[in-house]
Amino acid sequence: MARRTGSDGARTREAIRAAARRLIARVGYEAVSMRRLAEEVGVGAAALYRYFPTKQAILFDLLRTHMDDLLTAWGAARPPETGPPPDRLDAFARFHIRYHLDRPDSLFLSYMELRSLDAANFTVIEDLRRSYEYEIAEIIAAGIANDDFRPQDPRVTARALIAMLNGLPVWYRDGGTLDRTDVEKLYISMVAGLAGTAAKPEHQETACFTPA
Amino acid sequence: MARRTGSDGARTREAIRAAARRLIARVGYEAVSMRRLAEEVGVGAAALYRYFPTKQAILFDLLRTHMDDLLTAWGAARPPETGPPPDRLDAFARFHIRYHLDRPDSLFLSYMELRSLDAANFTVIEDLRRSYEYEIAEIIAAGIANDDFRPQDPRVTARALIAMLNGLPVWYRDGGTLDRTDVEKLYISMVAGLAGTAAKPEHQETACFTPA
DNA sequence: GCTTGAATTGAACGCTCGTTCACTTAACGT
DNA sequence: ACGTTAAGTGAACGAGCGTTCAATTCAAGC
Repeated sequence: MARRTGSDGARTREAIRAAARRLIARVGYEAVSMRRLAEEVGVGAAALYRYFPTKQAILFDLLRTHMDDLLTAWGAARPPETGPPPDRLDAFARFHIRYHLDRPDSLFLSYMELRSLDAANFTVIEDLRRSYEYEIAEIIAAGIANDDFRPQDPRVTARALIAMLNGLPVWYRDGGTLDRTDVEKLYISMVAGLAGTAAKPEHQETACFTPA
Repeated sequence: MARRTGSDGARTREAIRAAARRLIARVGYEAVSMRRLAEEVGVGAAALYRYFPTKQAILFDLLRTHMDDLLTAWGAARPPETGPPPDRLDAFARFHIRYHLDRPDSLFLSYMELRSLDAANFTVIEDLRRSYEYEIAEIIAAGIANDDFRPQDPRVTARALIAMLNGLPVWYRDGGTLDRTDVEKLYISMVAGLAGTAAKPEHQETACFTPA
């Protein structure tokens, strides 16, 4: 059977993506066979090759698409660079948390399956990742220059911050004792503390007498 | 050839462990074949089965040994529970950083290959991991009760803290611009900020005039 | 109603996988 | 000197792998 109503190529392609994302996130790229993936889609294994030339191409498509979408979404949500760095950092953290709580499998793949990419594909994804990391490092640097944040290495802080935030979707599940609003609040305050925002405006300059 | 001087069973067993740790950390459990592993050890594939009954048993041995050693080492390095929570947290962070900078492959395995364990083995490792996490959560809880840390969920904070610290050995390499002392300092101050220690003793009570 | 061509299939290819087993080697205790 | 036994080998097993391909099905265009 072919081209039956409501099941065109584009739809099948997206079904493959979704099944691959789910399966690979659960058991890993190497542990998912093309036959198993095809079964999940409801199709013969050979059919997959109409949409992706190799198994590797499926993984690369997932990672590449995820990083592209992430960067595009941040480009749209990003506050102006002229704003106060603490606010910019806050906006970033909220964006990152919300975006990835909606896409835990993609986040998982992006970090666990990098090593399953061949050299050329790896370079592409790593560059995209670096450009995302740079966005945060720039905010941190601006905050340090502005005396909003504790002096520190912006790139190291950016990495630490991302690592911390990425840990959230690993354990968070909807329907637990904490909902998304709760965990967002908790992580936002940890982000601020990690960067060193806390001490300045209220506690140090307005709650204390400044002797000069 | 067998039992030639300087190559007894225990030594081979340790060589298998070391090779497996290195290979699996680099390319993943599923991607390492018994033949490839044996080649790395300098032995035929069949010889591996004198030391481990299955491939899965090798992975489990690595993860189990790592967690056992980690918990034992922390048990020996842990400061008394009667000390000030910020100092206890500091001691924990330094311990965690140093321990894992010496064992990046084991840390990597512990987080990336959990999903390659079968159900029974997974439970064992997860329990060990939880008991480690509990150690930090307890320090955080003590610090909150003592007004040393910002009020927060100790278990969530413990997870965020571990996630942040575990990100370090992923990128750190000896011989870069920052040495171990540098990164330890950076991460220690981020840990303190993350927990909410910063504001209290020096900056708020001694560097400011206290109006009463 | 016939042709076209996208969508899909089942069988097959060569290869590698984890694991087993009968067999060999050589250092040790006696 | 000899039997014991730990240590290791090479060939083999059945299964599954990623991938290819000739054949088939069926909606759409003329």
